[in-house]
Amino acid sequence: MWGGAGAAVRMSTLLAPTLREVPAEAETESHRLMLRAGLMRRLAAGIYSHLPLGQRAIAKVEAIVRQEMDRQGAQEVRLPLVQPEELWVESGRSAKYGEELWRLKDRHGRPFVLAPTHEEVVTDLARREISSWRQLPLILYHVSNKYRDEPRPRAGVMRAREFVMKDAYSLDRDRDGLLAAYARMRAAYARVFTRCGLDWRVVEADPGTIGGGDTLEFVALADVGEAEIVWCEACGYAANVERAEGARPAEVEAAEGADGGAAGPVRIHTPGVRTIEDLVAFAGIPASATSKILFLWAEYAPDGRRELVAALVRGDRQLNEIKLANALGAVRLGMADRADVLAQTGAPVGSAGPVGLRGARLLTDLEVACGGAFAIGANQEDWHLFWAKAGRDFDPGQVADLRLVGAGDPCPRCGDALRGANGVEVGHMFALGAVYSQAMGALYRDDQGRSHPIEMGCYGIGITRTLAAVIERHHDRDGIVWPFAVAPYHVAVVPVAAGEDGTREAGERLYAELRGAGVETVLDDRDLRPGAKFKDADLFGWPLRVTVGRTLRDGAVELRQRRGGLTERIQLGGAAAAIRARVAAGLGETEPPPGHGSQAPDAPGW
RNA sequence: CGGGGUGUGGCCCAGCUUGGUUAGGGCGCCUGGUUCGGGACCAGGAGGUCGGCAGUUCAAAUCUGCCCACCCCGACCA
Repeated sequence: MWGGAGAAVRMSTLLAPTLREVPAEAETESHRLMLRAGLMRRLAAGIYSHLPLGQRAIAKVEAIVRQEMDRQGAQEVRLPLVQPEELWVESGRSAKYGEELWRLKDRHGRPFVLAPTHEEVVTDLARREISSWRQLPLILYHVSNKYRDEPRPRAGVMRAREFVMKDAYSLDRDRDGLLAAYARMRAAYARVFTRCGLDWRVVEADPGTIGGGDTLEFVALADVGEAEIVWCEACGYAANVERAEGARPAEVEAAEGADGGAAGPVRIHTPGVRTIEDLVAFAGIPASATSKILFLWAEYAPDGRRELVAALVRGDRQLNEIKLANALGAVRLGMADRADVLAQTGAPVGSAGPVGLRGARLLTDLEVACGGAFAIGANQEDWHLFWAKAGRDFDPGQVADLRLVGAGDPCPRCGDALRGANGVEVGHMFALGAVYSQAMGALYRDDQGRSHPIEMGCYGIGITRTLAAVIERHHDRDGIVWPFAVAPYHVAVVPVAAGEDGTREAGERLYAELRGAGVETVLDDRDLRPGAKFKDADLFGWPLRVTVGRTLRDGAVELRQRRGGLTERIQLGGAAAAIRARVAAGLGETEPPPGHGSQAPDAPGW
């Protein structure tokens, strides 16, 4: 696909405007570099034009994705980006998606949406076209723009409102078929991200608005990433912190204290104590021996009913609102303000506690409910209860895993310390099951003539976001350092030193040879001084740079590797062949070993 | 949606507090010349409704109001 005539270009004709100064709009390195190296330009917030080099890099990622999809037997289709909102009403997601769903009307005033994803369209296609078990299984995929009216686009293409995404949909007869498809896609994803040169992890995640059962995220490690993940080196457990389970404490925390409040909680006057910090300072106990109560409004679908909720977690923990929402079945949560809490429960926020709590639905984190005794507000200004125990001193209400898990916390599977990192969510897969097919009536007949909903899975890869993640990982102070696999071009031929005879001609000849050999090459034939060409070459990040200059008098050119800066002389005679071999080797660098990613679906992902 | 910030030639910015000549600088661009191995130099030149609208004023880039766009923090987020 990338061989032949289209694989080479003269810089003098290429629209690749570099910026010497850092654009004010950009904060992350990948965003800055994509602008500075002339890969893209902003049209509106979160919407970009991709220029020739950006387009080529995107096409490289797409090509890798297509190869890996095809390898697993998936079939490419092209689906509409403009979809009747009706379909989304039918699936129930029009309401769930809220304002992020980009709505528009046609001239007749009929409501449409710009596709953020294609479950509805695929399910609709399936219900029309699939009627027999003989037509299954099937995996369809497509690559297209997606639209999400993000409240706050940021970091360029990392969180955009229009972006390129590959999405795949598996259609199966039953759960086993779905799991097999899921495993295949997982294997494909492992190969895709490895080939792109990313340092990535697969983690368990929260299904969010898409619904369904199992879900995995593929996260490219990067400090600027918005996804926080934890993983265990010992047993392989890995999860997004939104999902990561809190380890169930094996036994009662030692923090119970010497006298332990064996006879019951002790009421202590604590003037001015409002926060956990205050309480720790006042009582000289660790924060882990305290607990705190947080008040939130929970909203439920479909009637928008609201309820005040009190969540009790240990003083040193943070509440995971997603877990809380899931425990409640709520669609939305928001912190309640102190006035609301006081009005509803009569409890002052800084001194609120579970003992004698009224007017709010109480949920207690596992850790607090497991038998330990904690210091907690007494529901009276300036008073706290020490050594209060769930079950003995108050009704814990609904007990659930509610805390946010972080690095250093014990692994929920094996107890080892978890590690943590930030990353960019580049892929996501969901074993949907029958949620969409059920809602939209996508049914097939089995060999007995019985009707069943199609078992579905969906699988996304953020193409443009993956590209940003690649740059985030592969750059230095001078510019991009492309891995061969996604570099817009592999080699730059740079003739310099006008004082030397024949550098231009030699450069032209070498360029023609490389081009003829199918090597993806740019010729920097611009009338610029050497320094400017070198700086640009570094910024563009070509994996290899061939300088045709003063060494020409010895019949040699210089071959420089962008990564590491290693420079060597090679004879002009064999240069094209040598460079070609170097490109082939470079392309092999990120090629996964045989069998990579093809492990069983429940094996650790790395 | 809440909080903060910024809008001045293609890019980065100064000028605004304290209204007052032809609105500036650097980079880039065009022409000519000298240069030519890590973003050269000289000379000449083009390019701006100062985000928009309304107001205050003899006079507005500068003051006031409204609006818009963009950025950051938060909320939100397959």
